[in-house]
Amino acid sequence: MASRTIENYLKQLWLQQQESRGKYVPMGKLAALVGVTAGTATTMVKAIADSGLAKYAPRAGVRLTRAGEQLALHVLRRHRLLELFLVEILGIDWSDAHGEAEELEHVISETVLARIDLLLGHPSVDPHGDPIPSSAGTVEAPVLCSLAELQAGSRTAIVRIVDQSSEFLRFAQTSGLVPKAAVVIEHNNPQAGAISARPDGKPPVILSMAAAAKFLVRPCPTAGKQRRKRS
Amino acid sequence: MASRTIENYLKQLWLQQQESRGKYVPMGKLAALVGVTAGTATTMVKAIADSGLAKYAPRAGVRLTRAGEQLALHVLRRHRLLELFLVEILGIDWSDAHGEAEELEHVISETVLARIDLLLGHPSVDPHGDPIPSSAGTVEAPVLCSLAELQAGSRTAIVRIVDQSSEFLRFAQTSGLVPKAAVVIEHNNPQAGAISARPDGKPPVILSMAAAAKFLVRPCPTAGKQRRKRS
DNA sequence: TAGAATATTTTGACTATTCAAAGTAATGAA
DNA sequence: TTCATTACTTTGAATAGTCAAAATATTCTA
Ligand SMILES: [Mn+2]
Ligand SMILES: [Mn+2]
Ligand SMILES: [Mn+2]
Ligand SMILES: [Mn+2]
Repeated sequence: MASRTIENYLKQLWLQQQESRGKYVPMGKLAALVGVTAGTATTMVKAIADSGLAKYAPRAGVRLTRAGEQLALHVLRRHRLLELFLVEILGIDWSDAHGEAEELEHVISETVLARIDLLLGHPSVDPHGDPIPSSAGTVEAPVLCSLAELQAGSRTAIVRIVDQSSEFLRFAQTSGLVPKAAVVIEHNNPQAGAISARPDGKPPVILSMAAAAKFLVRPCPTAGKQRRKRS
Repeated sequence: MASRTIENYLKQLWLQQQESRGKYVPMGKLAALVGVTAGTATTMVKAIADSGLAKYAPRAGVRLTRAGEQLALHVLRRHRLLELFLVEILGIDWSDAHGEAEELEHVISETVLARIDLLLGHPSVDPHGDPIPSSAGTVEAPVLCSLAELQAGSRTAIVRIVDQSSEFLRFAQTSGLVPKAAVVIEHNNPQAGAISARPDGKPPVILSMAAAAKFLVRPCPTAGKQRRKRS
């Protein structure tokens, strides 16, 4: 099928399209995500477009076709199931799982994947709280708010971590701000530009708004202004 | 380090050298094992030799250097640990494990491998009874005799299966002739060119001498000529 | 020992992926 | 609107692996 190189391009494209709500992804952005020069990205994207997996608009960007999306979601499913497997079954560190899965996602067979899925009990989210696409190639993307949006005194639970760099994940872990952790917001004064959040059984953690925004939570008691993405 | 292509060449070379007791491996043989044309093998072997992993003698063959052997053994360790892991932990079919491991062996990290090794309890043999090289790069190669060499009435246990094609392994499995299985030789008349072996709790199996020779056993009551390995 | 058969090596060509550098278009500040 | 900056595309070259076919060397056979 698709080479591992192309699988990586497709996956990054899909992720980026989520961020930018389906907009054409500019070459420079894609190149940076995949880790190649812009010229290389242009060349590859043209090849990918020729095989019908994406639409390429010169000087505007790329966008996945339905077929490209499907393929990307299968790669993403492998990636996220593997991450969970590495953490849950093998005891690999949370912050290392991503890098390991980045390689494994291209060589695992359907058979092995099915076994992993079974062993994990058909999980719906990975260790970072990211949803695992179904084997049919669908994902649900629940709209969540972040820790930054909660008022002092509110109580909620971490659902998902947006920044998945090793360093940030290590910080999140030692702070106790991991998916499923219950948290109480102790202070949140917009003027201060920082909040204090206390995970159950842990000391409170001080977070800048920027850092707080990286933790998505549920429920999101700031009912009123439920932000919704355009659909 | 070495590319997956080169890892495959090295591993096949090592395995073949075991067969041929350290002799130079001819190009044609290596090419067939790796699955490329002879010309390709020649080209690759010259590159491998240039990097000091093998000695290449034109028109005679190739042989691994110490460095090449070490690398090969690390690949083999990954391969065999993965096979056992796939069978024991993921419940992958015995006869499929090899093919899966063939890919995974090139992308698994030291960290993940260590975790697998631990989870399996530092095993010494893979599902086919093949010894797993140590992380230091050593293997013991016990000298075993085969089912074909036992006299009628002897009782022994299968240790290792030499033919690892999917078809043969499936046959071995359904017959009950798997590593650790206890077996009684019911008939072995050299003139007949075939034997009858009965695994514990299973019906007897008829095997040609060629097929019987693919099952290595221990103990090997044909005492007399117990060859021992140098230590 | 002279072919014939076989094994190996060489050569030329091709694919996939990449980069550096040069060329081109789009953007935006003055 | 005019240039400078920035983003993107093209071009030319490189690397790793591979094959097919031609050229050689070896080994067998008669
Ligand atoms: Mn990847
Ligand atoms: Mn993840
Ligand atoms: Mn392999
Ligand atoms: Mn094996």
